[in-house]
Amino acid sequence: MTITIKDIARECGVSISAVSLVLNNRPNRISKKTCELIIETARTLNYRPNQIAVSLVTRKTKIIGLILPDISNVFFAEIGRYVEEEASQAGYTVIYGNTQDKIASEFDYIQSFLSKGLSGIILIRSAEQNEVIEDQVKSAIQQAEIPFIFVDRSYTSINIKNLSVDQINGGYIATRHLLDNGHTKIACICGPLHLQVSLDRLAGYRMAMDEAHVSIEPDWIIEGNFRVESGLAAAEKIINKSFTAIFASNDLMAMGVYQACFKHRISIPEQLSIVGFDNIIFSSIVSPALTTIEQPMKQVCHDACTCLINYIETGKLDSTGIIYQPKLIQRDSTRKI
Amino acid sequence: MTITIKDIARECGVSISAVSLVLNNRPNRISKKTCELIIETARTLNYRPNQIAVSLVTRKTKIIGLILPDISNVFFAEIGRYVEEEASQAGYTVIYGNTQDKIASEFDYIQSFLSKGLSGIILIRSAEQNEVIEDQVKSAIQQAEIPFIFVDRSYTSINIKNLSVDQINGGYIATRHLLDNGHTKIACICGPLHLQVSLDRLAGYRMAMDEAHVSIEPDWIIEGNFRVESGLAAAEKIINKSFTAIFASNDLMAMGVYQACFKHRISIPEQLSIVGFDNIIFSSIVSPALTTIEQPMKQVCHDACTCLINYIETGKLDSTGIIYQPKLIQRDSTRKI
DNA sequence: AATTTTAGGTAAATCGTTTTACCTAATAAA
DNA sequence: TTTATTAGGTAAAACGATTTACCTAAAATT
Repeated sequence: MTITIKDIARECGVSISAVSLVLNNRPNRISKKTCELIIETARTLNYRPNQIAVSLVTRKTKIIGLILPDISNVFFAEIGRYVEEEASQAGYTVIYGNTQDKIASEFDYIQSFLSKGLSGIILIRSAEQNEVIEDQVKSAIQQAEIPFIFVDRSYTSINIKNLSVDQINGGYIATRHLLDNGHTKIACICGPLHLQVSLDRLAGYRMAMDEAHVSIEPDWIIEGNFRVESGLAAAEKIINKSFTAIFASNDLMAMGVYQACFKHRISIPEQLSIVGFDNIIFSSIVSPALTTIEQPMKQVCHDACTCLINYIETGKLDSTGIIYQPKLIQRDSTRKI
Repeated sequence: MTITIKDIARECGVSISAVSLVLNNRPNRISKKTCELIIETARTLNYRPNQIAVSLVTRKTKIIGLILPDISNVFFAEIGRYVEEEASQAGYTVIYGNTQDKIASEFDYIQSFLSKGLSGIILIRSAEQNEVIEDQVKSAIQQAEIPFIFVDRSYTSINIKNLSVDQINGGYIATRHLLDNGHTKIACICGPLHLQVSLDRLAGYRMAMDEAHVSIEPDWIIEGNFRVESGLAAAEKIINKSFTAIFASNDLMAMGVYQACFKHRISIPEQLSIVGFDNIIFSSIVSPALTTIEQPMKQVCHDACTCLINYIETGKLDSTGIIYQPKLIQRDSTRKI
């Protein structure tokens, strides 16, 4: 028997309006005595407003949707935690959807979240490519009456706030670090090449190589899928091609490279230098600790949340995008040649 | 301008009851023509029912709450994914709360989820101890009108369905594996000792040691907190006490032990054998790959979800608890002595 | 012809709140 | 005394659905 505003009204012998007014402490016209009576009985009856009813009339749910590819991937899990931390401080709850990188699932989640009346959505788009559904997603987003914010990956051509890290520069810094250490024969294991992130990191790699006047052979670049196995598979392909260094587009794939090295008894960094990307917690735990590029995800998530919530509450979007700079975390997987 | 059932009714020249009836395909009395008309206009107008309104009247939200200590911890992140996968297949959404192991936060989430009208809650209790709040949590759970299910850790004394893994046996298997390999000087790095899980794993350790007639000195047992740093700190304390093996109560702490070993140039498994617990993805990635105990979490989560959803939909709870058996995953961090 | 059945449908209550426009009695001002 | 103000409060509409009890005209039955 959940108790409602009516029960309190009856108990106190006042109208439900009075109860509502008091409990929402409006600058109201209710006498102090009545106020106290209402508040007191609400407490003793352990009254909790039914948020569904509240939402129906106020048209606000204070729930934020977080749509991402896979919560069990540490990189996204960290994002999840940061978002939730920030959101709950502002009194918001987070509801989330794992798309498993399926764009159809992304679309479903958007629809479902929309009909659940969420206050706003943070979206990390899925990696899958499909023009048709992508258009549906885009138009759903544009017709939606709630704010969206893109994090990490975005839809080009949609003019929605996008918080992203300068991936090109990340790829550049990583490669540059290897070049500075005397490496020239550097392979690059990329993420899925239809994702802007992957293209950007690759572009950074190319930029650094060009700048150093090192020409890149086509088979120096291998496409992976950001998972450990793909790093392993990619490494297997190039392991006896006399590369002295590998730039892996994320730490997970770098771990795959580690596995290949362990298997083939190649020592890191003596025989092969490796740079990763993301600085997930395990980068510092593996041995040798992985040199990697850190994205300021805590900052990104913080800004994404405050910006989204601000947008929700004031209707104003402060800017249309922020670019963050990544930085090199130098550890023990790279060395001078 | 979101469109409502009214818009469709007006458009079709019928009553809203007719629209509702048709759209929920009740065994109804509406003519085929009208049916088609309604369905067609609903489609072209791109109608999506307002779930808040639906929930208010049906008193169902089809949202499941998942309360856990920390989503950025891989072990829980995997649980999150499994739960979400299973739930979304049944048409449920998952909303989650990170307690950061604070029981007050756990209480807040329960209250908040209750007032949001969630259909059911899966709870992994926080590690923090506080009798007062714990009692509040317990009574909130018992008074709640929605089903709860405990996973992994539970509140003793509450008679609610609890799906858990036989942790004692896990500790036993792990220790037994070391004993079988000829180790006797085996340290045990535990989780927080007010958690039943930790006590159980420790009990398993003791059981195996007793059975082998190895007596345990007090300083062989060190309390950690399930995080990497605590594993490192614990290992530092015992690293030159001539132990030949360590049983770490989870993989994260085992990783901490790895770090200590790397630092002190102790080779695994030549000088020290290590067994972890959980079999998180990184256990197979580190070098040497970690021998560990696997908990059938996918199964547990699957059962937790189906059981919870079944409970929600039928009001029946099939049993009051299931105990799952863990198993040893033998890798390269242990060897015969 | 009178009655019953049925097909096809609607009106209205309800869910638990918020919020606005109004009400009344007492006091203050004229 | 009459009017205006104010303190303290309430009634009722609204939010967007679901659902039950009823309605009506046509067809079927007696």
